[in-house]
Amino acid sequence: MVGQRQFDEKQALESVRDVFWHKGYGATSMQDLAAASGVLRGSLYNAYGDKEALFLRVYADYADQFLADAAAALTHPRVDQALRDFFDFTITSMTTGVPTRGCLTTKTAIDTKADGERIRAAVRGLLDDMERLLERRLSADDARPRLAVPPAEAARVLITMTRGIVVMERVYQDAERLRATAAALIDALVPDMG
Amino acid sequence: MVGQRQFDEKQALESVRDVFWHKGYGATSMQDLAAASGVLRGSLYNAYGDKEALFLRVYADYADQFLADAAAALTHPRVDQALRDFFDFTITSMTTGVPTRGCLTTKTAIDTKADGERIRAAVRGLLDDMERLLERRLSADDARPRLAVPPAEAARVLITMTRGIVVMERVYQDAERLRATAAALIDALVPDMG
DNA sequence: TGTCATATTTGACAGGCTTGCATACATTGA
DNA sequence: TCAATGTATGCAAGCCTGTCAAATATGACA
Repeated sequence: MVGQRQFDEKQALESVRDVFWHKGYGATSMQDLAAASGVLRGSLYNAYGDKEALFLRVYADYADQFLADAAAALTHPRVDQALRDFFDFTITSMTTGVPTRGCLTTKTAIDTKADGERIRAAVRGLLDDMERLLERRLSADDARPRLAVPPAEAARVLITMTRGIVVMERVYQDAERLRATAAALIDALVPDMG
Repeated sequence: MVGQRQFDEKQALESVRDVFWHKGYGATSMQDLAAASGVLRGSLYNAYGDKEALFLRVYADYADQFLADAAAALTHPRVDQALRDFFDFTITSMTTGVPTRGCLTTKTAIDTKADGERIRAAVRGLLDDMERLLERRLSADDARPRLAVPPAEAARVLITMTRGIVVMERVYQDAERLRATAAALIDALVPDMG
């Protein structure tokens, strides 16, 4: 290969991802990304095309990582504890950083400037995967009989709740409050059998 | 009063509100607002100050209306039906318009460019009011004994869920799906006693 | 009816940021 | 040595905000 990339691509893409994560897709300019990654604007255009393509590139990695971490969080044998671990993971993820970074997926879903069909599809894809993951966990023999509603519906309630928690984090900046709200939902979805 | 406003203020502010609602605070420019309202940019600056002040002006009206409509939706004597009506109202509100407009409060909460303290406080104020409204309804004698969790916690779960539903509307554009998810949550929060 | 003070409207301006491209330069494997 | 690629830099065209001076409209008052 003639003319090799001069910058550390892994490090650069992580910087890019973090800027998108903090500022949101629409509010991020190529200048912001160039400044944060140390790569000149022209080089970013050359290497990745445009802002949307660059976003899709880093979002794919982000989605893989998020899904893997979520799956790991759901492995506890008691389903109520697995769900608590799951919410703990999502809350910790969104409250990381100063200021807290929130959720890249939710910011992108709400962002009217992130209206490209490929971006919409990427966000939908991750949420679909998350929902399937939850439904599988809730369909396990230890879980299904304890649920107040069927696994598929419970999975949708839970995935919707994670999105709501993201919004509440933005407004109240209070991780403990988020955990308490998640715990209340779990109490209702997985009632004590007496 | 000498030198009166030439434009129809009520109509202009409604246009402004609708543009903020559809595009979101950060993605809306004063030019957008001028074009939609028919009022020249200079006149908007003269009459309201800047974009943030203009937003706060229209958001106050929006919040009053939203709260009143939500209260009206919660009046059914059966609490489970009252909650269904409540979700129906929020879902209808966010799926109005072409393309659907979503939720102004949630868009503003997530928007990193809407980071002024006064905007943050306005959003928090509406969500606080909504939570109090729900908690009061859930504390009524007909409701409290039927709840799977205490009224205050149930109110937080519900208000958080409405925020999540807003996000899911953006992603899936499917009002029926939203209603089904809300119904599943209500089933879990207000279990049948039979 | 005519004049005047005041507010609003209008159009233009400066200064900054944005995107995407184009051109010259540097580097490197073949 | 050369061809291909990445890097550096600059440019054009456009949008953004906030302000300002001049023109206009209006109610109050004589």
